[in-house]
Amino acid sequence: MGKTIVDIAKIANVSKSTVSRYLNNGYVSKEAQERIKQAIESENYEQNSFGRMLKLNRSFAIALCVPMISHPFFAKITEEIENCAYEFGYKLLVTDSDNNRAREEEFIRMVYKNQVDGIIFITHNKYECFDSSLPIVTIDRLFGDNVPCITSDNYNATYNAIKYLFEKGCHNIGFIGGRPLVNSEVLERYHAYLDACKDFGLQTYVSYGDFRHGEEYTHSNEFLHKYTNLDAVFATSDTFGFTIYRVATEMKYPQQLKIITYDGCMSDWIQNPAFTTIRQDLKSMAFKVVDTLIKRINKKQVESKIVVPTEFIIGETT
Amino acid sequence: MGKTIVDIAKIANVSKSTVSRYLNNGYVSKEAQERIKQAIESENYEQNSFGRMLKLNRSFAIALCVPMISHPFFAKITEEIENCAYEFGYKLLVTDSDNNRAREEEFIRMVYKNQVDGIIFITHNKYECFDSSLPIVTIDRLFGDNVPCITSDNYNATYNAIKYLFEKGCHNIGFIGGRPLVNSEVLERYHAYLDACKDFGLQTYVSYGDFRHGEEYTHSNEFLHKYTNLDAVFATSDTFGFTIYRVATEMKYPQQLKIITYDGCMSDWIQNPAFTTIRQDLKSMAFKVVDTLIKRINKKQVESKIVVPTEFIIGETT
DNA sequence: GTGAAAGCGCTAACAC
DNA sequence: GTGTTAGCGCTTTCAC
Repeated sequence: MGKTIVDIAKIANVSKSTVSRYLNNGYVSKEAQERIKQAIESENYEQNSFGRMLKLNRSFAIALCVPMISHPFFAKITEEIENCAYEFGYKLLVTDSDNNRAREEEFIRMVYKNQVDGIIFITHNKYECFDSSLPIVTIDRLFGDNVPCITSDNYNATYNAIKYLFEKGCHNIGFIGGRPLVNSEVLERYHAYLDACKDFGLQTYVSYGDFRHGEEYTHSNEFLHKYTNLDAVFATSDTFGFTIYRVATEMKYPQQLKIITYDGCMSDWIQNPAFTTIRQDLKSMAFKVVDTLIKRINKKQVESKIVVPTEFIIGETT
Repeated sequence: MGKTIVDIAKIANVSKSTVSRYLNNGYVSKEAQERIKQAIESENYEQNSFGRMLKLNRSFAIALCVPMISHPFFAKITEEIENCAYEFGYKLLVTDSDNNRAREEEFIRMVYKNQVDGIIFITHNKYECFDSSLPIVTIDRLFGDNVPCITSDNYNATYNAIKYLFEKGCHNIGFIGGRPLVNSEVLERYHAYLDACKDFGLQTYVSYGDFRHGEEYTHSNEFLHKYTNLDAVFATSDTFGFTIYRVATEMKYPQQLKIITYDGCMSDWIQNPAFTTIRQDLKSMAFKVVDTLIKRINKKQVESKIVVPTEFIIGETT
């Protein structure tokens, strides 16, 4: 067993409260400080966090739940969130729910069980509103005013992308993606597409359903075979954009097909081709998420929705 | 504040020890069991883990440190490890070290500080041998006998891949990848390449240095411009394989270039083209890692090295 | 089978 | 500025 605060107190010739004060930036005399510091070093003392957690009733850990860590978008957001949490002095626990409701529910219970101080919950499943006192934050998902949501500028970014295609001369612009079955900011991408097409007098071509990760190829294939007159496709994710590109190549699609994707995080790994993409600023989003959550944990006021700007990156696919 | 074991005890008309026994599968009479069960349900009681952790001096959490979560390989292995840890009843804490030594050192201190019961450490940095009593396990990396290492069949898989290319008629086979600066099982890929070339009487073409993630394109570009007579390239990772493919396409490489990659985890997302790849069985590797770590935590004997077989998948690039 | 009691390591009144 | 003390919620001897 490791040394405790009492061992240090004995060696430094002070009481354990003084050591505790020293550790917690309380007022301690210069001399005591010095003796405690030496004792800690000589004994190689490490504060035992279990005692601290019990006393303070906090773990200084937050938990993140995503449907699939290995998905490029979630992998990247996990990375950014971990970096932020670390900066704030919090550890990060991760859960891969695999879209599984039971795992998500157990995840939520963690905060009740006090294993973590708060949670970041990203899910495709439907849930009733949460207990508003629960420190919980989400991305893209609208649970209601008591669950702060961090999202990107879905509507405007998509509208402008369609406008860009239109101005480039496209008149048959398709839309493909997985449709959230729940109230999600991501739906704005679809609304923006419809509005833009209406505004520019374009016909709409849509494949938007309850698709699962991994089914992108099948749906892309069906889509391009169903509509063979497209000159552009807007894909709601990199993964859909990539499969659209592949299918178009394979089937020697009649026209040169322009492609725009949303997300832009796969570009870190694949630049072949370099996609034109609406890149989400995941670093800023992660910061907002963690910052909001910690404010929530500390019972501070927070905004119920924060929109982070996106960046339009022109690649080789338009 | 939530209910405690004492509240339940009062309602169920037993002592708190009996409730504790009930919770920990101790012997409790049928009648007491029933009353306790009801009390727990009616009060919506959740066991407070901080008290438990303090008493047992365990957190039932393990931590994983990777150089970069968003890298497809690490994202996938993180996912598999999280799934396994969950099955074993452990939570998973993740740390993205960004290859940063200071963060890695702080990570290791976590287990000393008792915040986690054990750690899985994946690093490119050099470290002295660890305290052998520390519950630590690694992937691919050889720290010495006291740090169990889970790895794939690097040597044989690579040797057979080169053999496959040779039998397909390739005589100028290149090798590109990031060279570990430390004692790593991954070096076996290089040794196998050299041995195979020697055995088959082939000249070697190598680009193998201390490359960073993100520099793949630059090195691939240099490599293919330096050697323009290759008919095949073996890449030590998917990411290198992809950039080699891109460069070859861009520069209209003189010959049809066959490509084989190691890892195979990017194929989940990109099948354009479908790469011929040596696919690591990350599910099995993750299981071995977690299983070994938990055995270690429970002071059981473990093997110091476990080799998991790979699968050779023939795609469109050979 | 059950209860009383000690104690895990820590923090924070409170009194001095 | 410092020490004494109580207690966070839990598990686990030890008696009975």
